[in-house]
Amino acid sequence: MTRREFGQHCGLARALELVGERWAMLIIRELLVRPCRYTDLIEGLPGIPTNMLSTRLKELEQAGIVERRIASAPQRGVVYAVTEHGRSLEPALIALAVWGNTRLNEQQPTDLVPPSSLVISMRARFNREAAGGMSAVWEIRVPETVLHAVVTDGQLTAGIGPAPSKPDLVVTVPGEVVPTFRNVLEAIAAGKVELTGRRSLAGAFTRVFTPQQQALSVSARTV
Amino acid sequence: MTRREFGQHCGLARALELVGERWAMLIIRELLVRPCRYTDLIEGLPGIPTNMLSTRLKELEQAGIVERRIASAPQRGVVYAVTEHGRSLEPALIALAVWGNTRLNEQQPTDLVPPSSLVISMRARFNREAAGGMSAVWEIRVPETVLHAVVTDGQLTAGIGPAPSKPDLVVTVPGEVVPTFRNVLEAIAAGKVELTGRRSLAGAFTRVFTPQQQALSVSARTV
DNA sequence: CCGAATCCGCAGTGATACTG
DNA sequence: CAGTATCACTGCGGATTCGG
Repeated sequence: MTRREFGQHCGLARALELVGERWAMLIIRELLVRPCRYTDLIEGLPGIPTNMLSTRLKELEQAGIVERRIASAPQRGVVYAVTEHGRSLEPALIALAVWGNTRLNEQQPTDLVPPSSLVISMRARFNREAAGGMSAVWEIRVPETVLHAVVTDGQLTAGIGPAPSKPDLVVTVPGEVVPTFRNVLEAIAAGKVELTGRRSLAGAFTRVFTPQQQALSVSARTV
Repeated sequence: MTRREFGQHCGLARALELVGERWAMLIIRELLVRPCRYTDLIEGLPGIPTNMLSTRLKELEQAGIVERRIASAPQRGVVYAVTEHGRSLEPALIALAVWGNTRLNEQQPTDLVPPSSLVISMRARFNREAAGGMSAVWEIRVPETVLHAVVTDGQLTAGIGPAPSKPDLVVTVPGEVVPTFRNVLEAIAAGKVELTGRRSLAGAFTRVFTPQQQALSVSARTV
């Protein structure tokens, strides 16, 4: 067993061998939100050593999780993206993020809030039932960052940047709010945001991004 | 930012800070299946250095994920168990294991199959709908290991060891089958197992532990 | 026997500088 | 922009030892 293998025929151990190294999941988080150039990744992962990023990208490419593309016409250069197999990690990554969020309030957020983290939060909290057959385009502006959420026939597309089409509602969050996604929802509820467009879609936003109470997946009582 | 922190206010990063270190998730896997003594953990995690186990247990206890109990009358000594908060990691751990399982068939299983991994597989594959209001007690015997699955009113309790009450059906898997849970299901389907008890519950077992096709949780298309 | 603590060598990591 | 190169550091693996 080479150093990084666990020597167990177990799905969890295998997953950890593939994406359990330091920074790997955070790199995948960035790429699940959007394809990135090398410098985008460095910006989204402050503090990551460049040699580490380079090493991880190679390993993840080797593992078939990440793909290295040579971008064509408009922006030439290298672009990294998740493969289909990498995208299938999203549920697990979201499950981890949801769990970690319950432990996040313990610390005061002197740390920065990465935009990709907000997008993951939106995807994590998306309530399929509440979205029903709805269609709407939101644009969320927090200081330094613009996000969008598009619901089309109950399907969510959430990402970084301005809305791809004219937004039905633009929500501008004031600078004094620490830009957690929960704080954004609170600010909306408290009327502390600026709304431009169909203001009635503010309530819908809150409903669509408030998950229903979910039962624990498995009774795991030990006898 | 101390070495092991990422300096990001992000649920995923926080989760990785708490349980992202080497061996941590595997220790939690063992404890999610049953409370363990120090030596149980060493046995379930072959290759783990004892100092590492000791260190991780302290960290996880510090983080409120694991609890150190002094066992009373029957078996005295120290017993480790997950706290309620640690138990809430199960969905994320299972999601990772499910993903890793898709990458498991690539390698031939010269590695051992930890019993706890089989229990996690059962919990991961449990089909709530198929279980309906059913009640049944199964005991699965693979070489070296005995497992049990109890379904009571559609609720699953799966663990290591013989069934806590008289099993309705005992499934004995022959030694030549590599004891993956999928292989166990295949062996049942192929009639390669020995059945003792209500043989009709063999088909029910397969149905209860075959998950329904699940849609991807979020459309994550980038625009 | 259980539940560790201690020591050492090395691989993985972090920080910075540098280059095609 | 997209990485290498270098080097110090520390977490990890492996073994041994130690106290209840």
